[in-house]
This record gives sequence, structure tokens and C-alpha cells, in this order.
Amino acid sequence: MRSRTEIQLRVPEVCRPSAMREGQVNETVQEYIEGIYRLQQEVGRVATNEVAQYMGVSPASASIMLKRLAELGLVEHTPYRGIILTTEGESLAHQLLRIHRLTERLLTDIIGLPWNDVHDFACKLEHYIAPEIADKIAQALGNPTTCPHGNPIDPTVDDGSWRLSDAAAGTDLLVIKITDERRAFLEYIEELQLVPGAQVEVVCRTPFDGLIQINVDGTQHTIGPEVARYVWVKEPS
Amino acid sequence: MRSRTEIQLRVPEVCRPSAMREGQVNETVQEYIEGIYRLQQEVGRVATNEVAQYMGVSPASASIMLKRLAELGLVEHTPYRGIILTTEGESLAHQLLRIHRLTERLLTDIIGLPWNDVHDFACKLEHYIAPEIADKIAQALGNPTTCPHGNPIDPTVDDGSWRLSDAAAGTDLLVIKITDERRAFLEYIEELQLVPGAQVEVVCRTPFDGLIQINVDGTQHTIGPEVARYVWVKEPS
DNA sequence: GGCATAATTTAGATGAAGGCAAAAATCAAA
DNA sequence: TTTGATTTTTGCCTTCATCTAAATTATGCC
Repeated sequence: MRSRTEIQLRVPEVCRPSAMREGQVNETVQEYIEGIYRLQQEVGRVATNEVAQYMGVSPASASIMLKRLAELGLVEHTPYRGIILTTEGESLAHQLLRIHRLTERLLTDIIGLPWNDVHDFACKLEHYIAPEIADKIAQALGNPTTCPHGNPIDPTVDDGSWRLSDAAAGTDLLVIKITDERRAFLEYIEELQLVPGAQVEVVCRTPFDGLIQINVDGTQHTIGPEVARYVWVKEPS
Repeated sequence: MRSRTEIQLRVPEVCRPSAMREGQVNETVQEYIEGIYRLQQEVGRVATNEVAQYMGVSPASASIMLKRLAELGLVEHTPYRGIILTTEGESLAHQLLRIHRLTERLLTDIIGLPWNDVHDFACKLEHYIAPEIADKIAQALGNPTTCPHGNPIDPTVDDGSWRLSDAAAGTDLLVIKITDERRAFLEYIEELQLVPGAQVEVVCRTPFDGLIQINVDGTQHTIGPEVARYVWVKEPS
């Protein structure tokens, strides 16, 4: 047993607690940017209130954070007029989404976790996976093009799909992706067999409430608009 | 484009910033437990000052944290007498080490990162990998027995090795593991080809300064005691 | 054009983490 | 029993992310 005064620091700096709490673009900032990106996809220019609601914080908190994001150059913030991601902010969002989706693929394809589980884990891991590691992961996985839920790994790619809620009755379609990745939602989707790659026939639509009758694998289901909204389809090729 | 008031929270709770900052046994606590475990391996019962020095904080901060760890039941803290891990604390340390080492294996074997890079990444990721995922990783990797630096995945296993600094002159030995995982150290080790699995002959030792002359792959090197201390060897079987 | 209402921002405060320096307490060794 | 080293306590600081309440600005309607 060695003399008690000689213990040296054999733990790398990066593993020390103080170093773990990173710099400017921390976890919270990254989560906001991801949320804003998704909102922007849905509604275009984003209002402060929408960010607040989406992130589950008060409008005041969202306002403060938006100011900070603007200072970081990630969003363009016109006071009282909401925000829009800058090129830099969008590029960060793309980077994060790519890392997130690659991580999901790693978790399903290599680690063997179920597809409805991986989103939550990827949410935590993504903040600690550098882009260079993501490249390595992509390589190791044979450069997959989509995440387990069907979203393109490269977020700039347009897969040409549209929402099932917008599909016309009487068409035969292919499920491309599911964009509500909460566990309960995915479990429901799985029950319906409405997973990416499945064939779905839009039988008919109700004139009210926007219900859609579909046929998947010979089974009839009726789904509501809030489900159909997050299932994306296109013509089978 | 949908009405602006209907945006719902499609982001799982767990991905929201507030949920990311966890409960009692947070990142910092985990890092302390790991550090204390390593110290305990080196020197037995650990003094407050040693924890402070090892973790790079003031003795005051270490003292406060040790009190907290004691309240969590992870260490037994006799005031003014230092600490010792409880069964629970040791078990947590083992769990963390297992996850850390499996993560390192994943990073080298599947992702293809170099062995001197993986420690730092694993340090960050380990806090977000649940034991059940670690089990899946182990399975996916074919239940490896050691990390890329040669440490047993199961920290309770005794591999029967000893420090090269304690080896007698004139013996032929097998390098088992390297226990200083800082990048610069591993790069030096690699330069010497003194990696786990290598054959090393202890040619002679100097009477002063504890230098050791070794022969690896037909090349002679002289290494100091601080290097030899973190290279572990045993008789080839 | 003016006003009520809605949305947004500011101001001020909170609470949890993690840290430090200096003073006080304790231990150990001469 | 005194002295020096170690440890703990005390009191305070900083950062982060959040809140409520008040002030400000925009908007839509008559």
C-alpha cells in the first residue's frame, strides 16, 4: 500500500463533475432548439407562447430562453413577433436530429432494444455523442437512411410522404414514418400494425370528426385525426 | 398548416429539460463514488483530503459531499476518520464500472473508436445507460470479459495480475491491463507496444529510482515506476 | 381611431447544485 | 500538554432554469 500523500489524479479532466457541466450550448439549449425545429416544421414561424407550451414552461421562461438563443445566434428573435431558426440554429437542429436517429438505430439494430423504447434513451444520449462519433456509428451500421420510426437520418432529405390524415379515400398506401415517438403512441401503432413499411388502404373517411377507416393486413380499423396526423404515407412504388 | 392553438406536447416527458436533471444519485454523486472506489483500491480507507485531491475540489467541498454520500447510505463516514464504501456504495461502484467498461467495448468493437479515446466518452455516457441496457450491450457483444484496456467487465473478478513495478527481474510476463486510462498515458503505452496481451520480459531493475528495463517484441525500453505502476502483468499460461 | 384583449417581455424572487475561504473543532504525535 | 495537521462547520457566492406579477406592446373589432 502506497504512501498516502502521493495519490495523483488519474481521472481525466473531462470525467470530473465540474467539466461535465458544459459551456454555452448545453443540454437545455439543445432541447429547446430541437423543440423549436419540430414546431417550425408544423407551423412555420414560432410564437413564444407555442415554445412555452411545447416545452412545458411558462411564457416568461420561454421568452428569456429565446433571448438567450438569439444571443447565441441560433434563432432570430424579433421581440413580440416570435422567432425563426437561423441557418446556424437549423444546422444545429439537423445535427442533433441526425445523432438522435443514428443512436436510435444503434439501440434497435445492435443493442436489440424495442423500437418504442429507443426514443427516450436517445434523447438522453444524444447530448453526449459528438458528430464524429455519429459518423462512426453511421459507418458501423452500414449508413442506414432512416431511424426505426422511419424518419430520414439526414434531416434535409425530403422523403416525399404526406400525412395519413391528408390521404384520399380509396387509395392504397405505404406507411413511411411515425412522427409521434412517445411510447404509448408507438404501442398503439404497433397494435394496429401501422408500422413503417406496412401497406394501408384508406377505405373511407367520415364527414365529421375526421375519422378514417383503414385496412391493414386484412384487418379493418378506425383511427382518429390525431393518430392519422402523425402517420406519414406515400404511394407504393 | 394547422391552427396555432392546437400544438400539443409530442415530446416525451423524459426529454424535457427539467426531467433531465435527475434525482438524488446524480452524475456528480456517481463520479464521486467511482473516484472513491478507485482510491479505496489503492489505499484502503480513504481520507477526506484524498477525495478532495482526487476529485479536484477543496477539502471543504469534499467533506460536504461525503456527508451527503453517507446520508444516501453509499459510504460509512466516521467524522475525522475518513470513509469507506458501504455494501450499497460498492455495489453502485461495481455497477458503474461494469457499464463504463461495456460502453468502452461497444465504442471500440462496434463503433470503431481507438482504445485511447473511449474512456473519456464512456465517462459521459455511463451515467445515462441503465443496467438493463448494459445487459443488452453485453449480450450484443458476446459477453466480453474485459474492457479494451484489459480490466474485467465484472469488477468483482480477480484476474490474478500484479503491477509491473512489483515484478522481479528476469521473468517473462504477459500484459493484462492498463489502469491509467488517460489518453496521453495510453498513447505512450501504445508506443512501447506494452498493450494488453503483449509479452514483456523484465530485463533488469535499477537500484535507485526504480527504473525497469524491459524487452517488448525484441525492443528494449526503460520505463519509470509511475508507468510500471499502472501496467499489470501475470505469468503467461 | 380608440380600446379591450391577447401576447410578450421585464423585474424580482426562488430553490437546487456545487463550490470556496476562513474559522472552529478535532485528532495525533512529540 | 502543546502544537501542527486534518477535518468540519459556517457563511457566502455563482450559475442555471424556473416562477409570479407587473409592465409593455400588438391586434382586432367596433
